[in-house]
Formats: sequence, structure tokens, C-alpha cells
Amino acid sequence: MAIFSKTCEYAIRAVFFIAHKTATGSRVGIKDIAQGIDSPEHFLAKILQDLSRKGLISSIKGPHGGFYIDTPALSRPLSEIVEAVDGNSLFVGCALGLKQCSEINPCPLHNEFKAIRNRIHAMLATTTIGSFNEELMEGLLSLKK
Amino acid sequence: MAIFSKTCEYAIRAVFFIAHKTATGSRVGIKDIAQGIDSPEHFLAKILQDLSRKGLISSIKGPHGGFYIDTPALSRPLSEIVEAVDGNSLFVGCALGLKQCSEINPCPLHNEFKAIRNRIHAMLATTTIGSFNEELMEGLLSLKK
DNA sequence: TTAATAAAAGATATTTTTGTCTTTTATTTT
DNA sequence: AAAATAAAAGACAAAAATATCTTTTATTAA
Repeated sequence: MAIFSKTCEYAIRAVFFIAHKTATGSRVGIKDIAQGIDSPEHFLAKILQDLSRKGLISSIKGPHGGFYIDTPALSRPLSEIVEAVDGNSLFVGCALGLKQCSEINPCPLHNEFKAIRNRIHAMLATTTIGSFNEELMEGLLSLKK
Repeated sequence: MAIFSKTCEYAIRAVFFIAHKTATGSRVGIKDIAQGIDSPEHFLAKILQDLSRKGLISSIKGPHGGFYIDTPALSRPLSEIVEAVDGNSLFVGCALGLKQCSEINPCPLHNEFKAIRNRIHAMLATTTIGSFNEELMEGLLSLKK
């Protein structure tokens, strides 16, 4: 099992992709994004529509339209994307799927896993959507293959 | 998204359950296990058959039969269960699903996530199947709800 | 050696995730 | 206004994960 759903993997990669394209001043169409992150175009379209509805990314229809991310949104944490797509179970859920797992009713992995969960959350909460724009423009980081 | 598949959650809970029953000297039937960890009986049966085929747990058919875990297997790491069920992608895979993500071709989250992956693996590699037998017998840990 | 027990195996069903294709709506340019 | 562009929305399809039910096989006990 991967840590994120396929949907969420595509969402994160697309958001990074759009962010760094926006940083160069241009909007970007679904076709370019899908090809830039190697994802199925129409499936990605659904995901971006959803993120757009939730106000995490922006879009404009028609000629010279496309997706972009406005400046304030560039400093939002990646955790908001993950939460919008996969929910917050990765941040708060029990490793063994127990609904009532807690300090006073712990599963065997509770304490260890809580620390891991927190670390995952910390990683996503401290990296912003625009964090990697420079490295992406320089081609130092990969979003496909 | 949860960190493990449902199948894997059931597998881990069942293995802990069988381990601590074994520690009390008795074999345990699928019905008792399913009820002891609050899982669908027949679905769990499949999972245990698989673990049994792979030699991670043992079983005996017929009256007074049931599942058990022999002494050497009690000190096996939990990571073997996880790997048998969910594969090793949680331990080695890229957070963004990129097949070729690596030191020399990293995704944006590569370094941070590698540390997290390693920590997850460490947790599972250092906890053995029998680790929690005492606390389970004393009712200090939960495997259901 | 028959009946009872319990896991193994097989077949099927449901739900969720992932992916594709088509139509509609908004916007811009000619 | 008409044509072109591009996202939004809707309908549908395939695959994978989860779940249920039935039959078979192995073992034990009467």
C-alpha cells in the first residue's frame, strides 16, 4: 500500500506543477498538466475540478484560460491538499483501523504510530504548495515517471 | 487514507490475537478470532489461509483444531506480516507514486519521506508478533472497535 | 466407520477506486 | 454574432478491494 491514494498522488504532483508554472507567469491547461505529471487526463480533470471548487487552486475557461494558483495560495500548506482529497485519517486515524483507539483505549501500535502520524503531518504542514518552485524550474526535481 | 489496507489491518489484529491466545496454550477458531477482533469472518478466513500458506501462522483442521503461532514465529517481526499482505511499497515506495524516484531523480518529498518510511519500517521491524502478549492478556490493549 | 468439527478452497457479490468518453458552459477572438 | 478554446459536468466502464456464501478436505471422537 502506498501512503496516499492515486488520486492524492496526482493531486499533489499537479499542484506542484501548476504552482511552478504559475510562478513563471503563465496559466496551464489540463492537457499540459496531465502530460507534465504523467497522469490520465480526464481523471486528473476531475481532481482539479474538485480542488478548484474547494478554492485550493484557480481556473479560467476559454482561450488563454487554464489553471493557476494565486499568490496567497502558494504559501498554503500541502496538508490542505491531502486533507481535501484523502481526508484527515492519515493524520488522526489508528494504524489498525480501530475507531475508538486512543490514549485510554490504545491499540498495540498506538504510541509508536502516533509519533509517525505526527511526523507525516509535520512534513505536510511545513511544506507549502510553492516550496519547490525554484528546484522545479531548474529541473532538479521530478514530477513524472 | 489509512496507512495499511483493510486486509492488512485485519491481518495484524488477528495475528496479535492468535499470538496471545497461543501464549495461553490454546488454539483458536476462526469464529473466535473474527469476533475477538471485530472483523468479517469469511474475509478474515481468506487472509489467515494466506498467512498460513506462507508459513507465518499455523493451523490444524478438525475438532480441537484452529489457528496458533509456534514459539519461533512469535519472535518474528511484524514487518513480515505487513510485507506478506501489502507488499513492501510502504517501505520502499515514493510518496508521490513515481517509479523512478531516487536520490539522483528525487520527487519533491523524497528526502523527508524517506525518513518517515524508514521510521515506519523500524517500528514494524522491531516489534515482534508476540510483543504484546502480556498486555493483551491483561486487557491493557485493544484489538477491536 | 460414521458423525461432528474446523480449516481450505471455490464461487459469487458488493463497494470503492481508478479511468475514459461525451456533452455542456463560460470565455475569448475574429 | 460565429467560431474556437478550455474548463465543468455528466455518464459510463474497468479494475481492485472488500465481503459473503457454499462446497470440499482433513482430522478427531464416538
